[in-house]
Amino acid sequence: MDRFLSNAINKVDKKGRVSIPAPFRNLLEKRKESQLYTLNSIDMPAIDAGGTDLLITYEERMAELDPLTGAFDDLSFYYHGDSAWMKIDGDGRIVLTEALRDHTGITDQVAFVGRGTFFQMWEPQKFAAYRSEARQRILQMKQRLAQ
Amino acid sequence: MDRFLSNAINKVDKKGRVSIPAPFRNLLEKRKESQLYTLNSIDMPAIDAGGTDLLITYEERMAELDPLTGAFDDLSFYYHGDSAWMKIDGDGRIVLTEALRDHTGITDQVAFVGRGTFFQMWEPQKFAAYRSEARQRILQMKQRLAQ
DNA sequence: TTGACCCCCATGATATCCCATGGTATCCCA
DNA sequence: TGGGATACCATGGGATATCATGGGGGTCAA
Repeated sequence: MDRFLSNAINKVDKKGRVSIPAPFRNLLEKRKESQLYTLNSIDMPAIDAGGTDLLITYEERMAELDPLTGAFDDLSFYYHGDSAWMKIDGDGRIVLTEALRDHTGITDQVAFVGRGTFFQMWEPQKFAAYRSEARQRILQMKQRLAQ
Repeated sequence: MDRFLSNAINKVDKKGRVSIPAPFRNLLEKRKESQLYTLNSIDMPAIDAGGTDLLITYEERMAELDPLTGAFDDLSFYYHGDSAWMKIDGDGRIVLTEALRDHTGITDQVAFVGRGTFFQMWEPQKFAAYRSEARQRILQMKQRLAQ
């Protein structure tokens, strides 16, 4: 199944490297990606990451907008200007940047979270907190529907 | 009958493996599944499990929502991020993960419980307790309807 | 010359593959 | 219908592959 699925917590070593979980890495390799397209998530303290296809998806979404509008400009600014390529080394690791740490609060551990078409990198405690909030909201949603 | 039905308790061995009950396994094999899609059940200390079709069902449910809403995000976070693929070995076993043990309280035994389109994995005592509560509720429901 | 970055290799833990065993259910035939 | 043969199944364990992690050392640029 070609989706980013499941979550895992990996360590950051002294050199600032983390292993991308093997399932995610295999998916990227299958798509012949040797680089990661990363983006500061808009409404979460997390980094969105994926292959080139992810950027292309965003560009297609932009293409539906009128290039003369402010919305187009803002999206282009975001997708192209607030993002980065991260190189994946021979062992499937990436080196964390300062910008990435700032946005996420990541220090010595990274929680990798599958999101289907992309995956996210979180500071583990923030991830745990967000996850329990999300579960809570889903539970409420479910209870509303049951009435 | 292609439903997950009945329940069984199997042992966890020293390596952390459990056999999936043969009836469940046969059903999965018939659908050509060699992996299990597993999800932390939202309102029970149990793991929901099924084939790829289960994930697809969830994704279809998501697809009906507006991708820009929080509900969509929450569901994607849950279905893709709070779930995992579990590989089924040649003997029809899976290896329990730490996350699975945490959510369920499973240690050395697993109760497999058929739920129709999917099945669940429970810590046997919690399963027994929940089952008797459920029976109680059904009894009350029946009595109300009989009035 | 000193980091930042990159390529390569080492290691322990865990997952995966493969085969063995004993118990139980199923089948078959007299 | 009884009872032996057979198939299926849960469980165990050795061997091997994969994975996350650690670290050496080289290169290039400031």
